[in-house]
Amino acid sequence: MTISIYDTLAGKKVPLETIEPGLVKLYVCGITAYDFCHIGHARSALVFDMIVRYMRYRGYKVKFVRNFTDIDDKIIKRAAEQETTCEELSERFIAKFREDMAQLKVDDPDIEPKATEHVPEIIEMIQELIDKGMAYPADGDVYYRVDRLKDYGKLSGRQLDEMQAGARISVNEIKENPMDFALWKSSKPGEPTWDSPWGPGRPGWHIECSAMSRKYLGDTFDIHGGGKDLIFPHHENEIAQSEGATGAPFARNWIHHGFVTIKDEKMSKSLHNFLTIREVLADHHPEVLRLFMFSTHYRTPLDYSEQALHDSALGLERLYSCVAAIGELSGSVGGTSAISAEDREKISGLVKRFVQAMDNDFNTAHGLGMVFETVKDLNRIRQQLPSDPAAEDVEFLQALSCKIRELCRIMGLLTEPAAEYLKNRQQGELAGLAISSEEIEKLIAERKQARLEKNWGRADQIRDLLLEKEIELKDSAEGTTWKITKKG
RNA sequence: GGCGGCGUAGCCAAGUGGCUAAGGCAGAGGUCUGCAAAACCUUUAUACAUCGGUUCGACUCCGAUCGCCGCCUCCA
Repeated sequence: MTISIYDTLAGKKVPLETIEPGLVKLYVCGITAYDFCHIGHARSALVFDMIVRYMRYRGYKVKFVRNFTDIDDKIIKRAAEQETTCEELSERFIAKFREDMAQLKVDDPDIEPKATEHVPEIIEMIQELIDKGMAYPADGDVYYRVDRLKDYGKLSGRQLDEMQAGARISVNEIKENPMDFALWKSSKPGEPTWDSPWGPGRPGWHIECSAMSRKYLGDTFDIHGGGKDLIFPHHENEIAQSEGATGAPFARNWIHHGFVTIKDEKMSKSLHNFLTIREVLADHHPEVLRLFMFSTHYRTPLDYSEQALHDSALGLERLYSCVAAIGELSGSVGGTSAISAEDREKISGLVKRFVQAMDNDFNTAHGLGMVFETVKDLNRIRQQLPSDPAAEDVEFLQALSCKIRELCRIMGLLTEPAAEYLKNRQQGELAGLAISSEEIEKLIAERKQARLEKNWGRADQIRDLLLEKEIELKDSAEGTTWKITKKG
């Protein structure tokens, strides 16, 4: 069995075949740093975090590069608006991005190069393209000669003439062909600028990724990733630049993830329908957001709603509760063994089924289904355990519980001690309520006394009183516990 | 206009050319409980947008239709 991935270039699922056995070279387009990141950016980070973790879980070494674009039209514009420098602005938002990633517990890539730190490599590549006749200087700019690459458009499935028939192409008198795109832009006064053979200027939008991926991963590497909206023109142009300059194939496989939508529309600044990562994290545990993201396949659009996050929070609690309950079990040698061979076999198949699901283009939704199915079985078995469970049974359940944690960790789930998570969740929610845990405990003690006296009226009264304050009581043999009620 | 994707139960969401169409949330009944809650058990799609075609057999392949969305301009 091997991992199969949906490759945008091939237009179908292909087996992962790395250039060097056992090593995956991965380049992902990171953010343009000029504003806070929204949850669409979070999806990108989370998806590739999961993909890298899964490939490592499956035994691959992964060299993961994700860049920062820190020079660009939007950055220049925003810096001017805020009366600051491009450098200050981009550094500020790179720092914010790092904070967001830390909150989400996203692992750092191996290399995080910045465009402004690779201007010599960029200039060198542009010069190669000019030397090969693939690009031409014009008035201090340099443009890529799009019709010189025979298969331009192969990634996005477009033909040059079809695109030219479209209405929305920027008119620019100095270009030979309206589809030609800028590799180098001459700088206006006050803009960041670097010296170049074509005069002072700055890199165009796409060239930095070509130059940086080449530097860190070589002319040809395994996988290039990003959001679906980057397919055209960004990734198409990267291919044109890199293959035009090196003559070698660029990335072998392309992974593109879907968007986060709100009310089924793509989040975007112009529609004002985006939520920043920090806004969402203010109200939701990072693992809740992760479970939400991974309950849908990465290529499918994901519609954000508070209801969906709420459902995910319950799902996560279900996972943690199962792990916590199993952690509390203890068995004894010579105790009663009660787990059937059938159950043992079924549950033991979890890892195999999970891997099958994930090998199929990182189908986390399916993989999570396998985990939840096992949780259901584990809960049932635990409930049916005799009062003197055998040590071997308890060990079996605990071993499975460990497996669940191990698999969930690929998605960044169940990373906290279960009891702690459940307790923190409770206290976090309590902060928003009009009652303290001391008061609750006091009422529980009073109710316990009432129940001993079989004063059911008073006992129920206390329970209802707490319920009004959104506290739900649970009686069990070990005593009474409480939790916040699940409200909408 | 060009290119691409999607349409599965109340909601979210996997999946397969034929074997019981995963899982989560919500709902119903039950076990447990003084009564509850939690947990567990059972249950909830004669059916996978519509219409045709291929096939012994399609939700799964092909074509058309309708609806939704994305890219073609900055975008994760």
